[in-house]
Amino acid sequence: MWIALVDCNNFYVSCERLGRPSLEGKPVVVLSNNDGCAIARSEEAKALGVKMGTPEFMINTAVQDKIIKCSSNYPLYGDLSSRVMKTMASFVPRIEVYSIDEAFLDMGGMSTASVYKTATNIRNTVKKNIGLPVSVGIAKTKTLAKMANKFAKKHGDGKGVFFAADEKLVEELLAATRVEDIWGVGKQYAELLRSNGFETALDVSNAPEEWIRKNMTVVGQRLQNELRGIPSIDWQFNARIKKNICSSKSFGKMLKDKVTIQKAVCNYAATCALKLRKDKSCAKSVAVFVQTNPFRKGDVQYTRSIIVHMPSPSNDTSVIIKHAVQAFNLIFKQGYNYMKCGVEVHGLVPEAQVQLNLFDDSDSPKKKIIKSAMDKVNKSFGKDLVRYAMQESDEGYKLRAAYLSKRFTTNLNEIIEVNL
DNA sequence: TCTGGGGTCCTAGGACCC
DNA sequence: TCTGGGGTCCTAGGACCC
Repeated sequence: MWIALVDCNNFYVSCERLGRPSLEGKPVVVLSNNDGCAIARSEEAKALGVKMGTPEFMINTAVQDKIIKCSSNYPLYGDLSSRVMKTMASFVPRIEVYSIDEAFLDMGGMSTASVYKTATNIRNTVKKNIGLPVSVGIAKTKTLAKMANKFAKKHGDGKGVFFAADEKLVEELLAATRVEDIWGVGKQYAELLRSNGFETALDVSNAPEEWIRKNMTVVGQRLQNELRGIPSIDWQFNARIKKNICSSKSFGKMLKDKVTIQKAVCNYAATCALKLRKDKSCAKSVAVFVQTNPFRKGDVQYTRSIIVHMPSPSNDTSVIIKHAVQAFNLIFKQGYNYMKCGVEVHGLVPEAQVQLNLFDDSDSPKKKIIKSAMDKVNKSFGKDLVRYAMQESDEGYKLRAAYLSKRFTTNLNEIIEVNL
């Protein structure tokens, strides 16, 4: 059974180019929230030495003004992503959407010849119908398919497809992949592997099993199996059932003031509650964290988080806010330069199966009506027009987005104009 | 001046139970 | 010098992913 991993090339940059064809062939980077770091780069920007995750202000001054910067525009990327996924799904029996820009495709029992043909077909169709370039890697396991995908981009056949169709090709693939480029090997494991003499994926595949188990836990064991062609990572065809939901952001600037930070906590709590309702689930507990800026070496650092349990699972904005504020008050300390805070909700259970506490009225019919009315109004205005008293506006810690493109596929007011 | 946000999975160790 | 054993659940923290 073959697995294909299809991945959009420099996805966010490609999306920006779709709306602004003049960016084609130019060095482009897309910045994270707050215009903080480069999170997507065009090939030209990579060639200029812009690394993934580089803060905007640290991009080499020699190339600063050559580079075109875009703030991230998630409504646009989300919409294009779902179009790509839909297109790919029409070619295969089953698809697992792995992230906004990539998916694993179950190629089922296709013959070797038709696997290759289908892959090429998918690539051409996505390009033609949506306008985005994709690459395809095909192999027997997810880890090898990921690897094949990277290989396709680097040493591709010019068609952006690599098919590890036999043992010889798999070995070639493994030997060409450095340990740090294996899916599932991060900085720590890469260092560990290198310092023990393992340089390539082929070395890891051939490593003694006991050593892998002892030093890399069951995670390593699975990884080694995957490299050996034994599928060890399960498919997740249905949308994953979430276990946690989180809302957090860096402030646009350092904050000291408790009231301002508390407002942010309330807003993130409200966002979590909204996400819970969208997900049709309720949370058992609410966690809040605050942190200073570890990059400011001169500052005294403080990070803390705390979890409070709720009497019964809830997705009610007022209830989540109440507990978040409670938690916040337990950990907030005056006198630090805060950079970030966030709210997480844990222990998610389906809304339908929530056992109500006898004395809890958070889901009374009245409150339900209020909740859904608030969601409707806020959705139709595209922002939080209706809020609980404690939330207030986000003045004081607003995000920066200086280079924002238009939401030309999802908002009629921002549709592309063509001058004839 | 300015360093993302949202997730998952795993392990170790403590609390608690019978 | 000796201090039950086995199980579950929870939390904190680490590592990794896009």
